[in-house]
Amino acid sequence: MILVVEPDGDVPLYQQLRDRVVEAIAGGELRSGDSLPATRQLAADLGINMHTVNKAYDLLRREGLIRLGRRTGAVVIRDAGSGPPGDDVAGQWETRARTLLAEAVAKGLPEAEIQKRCRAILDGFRAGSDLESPA
Amino acid sequence: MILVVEPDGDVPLYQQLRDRVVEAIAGGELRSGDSLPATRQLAADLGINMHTVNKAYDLLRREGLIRLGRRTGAVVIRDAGSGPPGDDVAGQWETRARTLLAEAVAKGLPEAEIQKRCRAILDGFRAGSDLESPA
DNA sequence: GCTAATGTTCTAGTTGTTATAGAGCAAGCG
DNA sequence: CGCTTGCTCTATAACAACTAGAACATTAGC
Repeated sequence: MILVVEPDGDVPLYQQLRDRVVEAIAGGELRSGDSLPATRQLAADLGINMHTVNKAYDLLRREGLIRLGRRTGAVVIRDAGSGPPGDDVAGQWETRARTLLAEAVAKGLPEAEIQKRCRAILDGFRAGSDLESPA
Repeated sequence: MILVVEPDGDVPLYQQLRDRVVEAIAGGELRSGDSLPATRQLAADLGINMHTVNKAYDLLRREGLIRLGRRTGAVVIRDAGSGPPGDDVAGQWETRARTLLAEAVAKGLPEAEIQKRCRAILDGFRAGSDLESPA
């Protein structure tokens, strides 16, 4: 599990960190029960502040993806294999998806290519999960 | 063309404004050649500051979706019917799409439902375009 | 029970973003 | 010309982002 962030990017560090963890969960690199690095440890590895890591972990906790324990550290409690999501998770997600898809359409990406790229991304996630869980 | 923004939301006003215009272009409510309200006018209508509208318009201009003229105002220059997008537009878009799709997967939305919702959104855009351009 | 590791909370300061406000300049159409 | 409109400038207040240091609370492991 290698995390990389860009300090000079236009996306806040804590958001980048959160995004990388979410992508790792989707891709199967992180599964329910896996532990994340300790806040101080990860902050030292990335050369950033402990509080920034703390904020990213807190985001993930509020999204229901990890559990934070005093001594146990951060542990993944939800992955693609977990049950269905909570009530309005799908609805809120769709609202954001609409904006992103609208941008692609407005800028002239053909609908067929948009669908193709979405499918390719999803296939990539599933391929990762299958690789690391050859049930 | 009715624009609505939420002053107390967690998304910045200028970003909301930009998103609404992008969605309107994707949905066919705004087409290449259509004019947007003047900055002072729209600001007054929405009860927000002129500079906030200005920032949204500047974003759209830098994205290549509208043209800004001294006397002509803001005019849409790109829609779903325009040619293919610039060079790395698709690549940058896919990066953001990966993060959004990863979130849906990680939170347990079945891949089939994700695809279904994406398709429904895209169909909604196309339906709007067809309605208002019954070529 | 003690220890050490870990999340949690607190204060504090710096920098950048968001939004407001007012004033004025510059271009271009009629 | 003159009016509308985009555009720029300065300024201010509030909030977000990041860093920094310190201390507290819990708990697994010894």
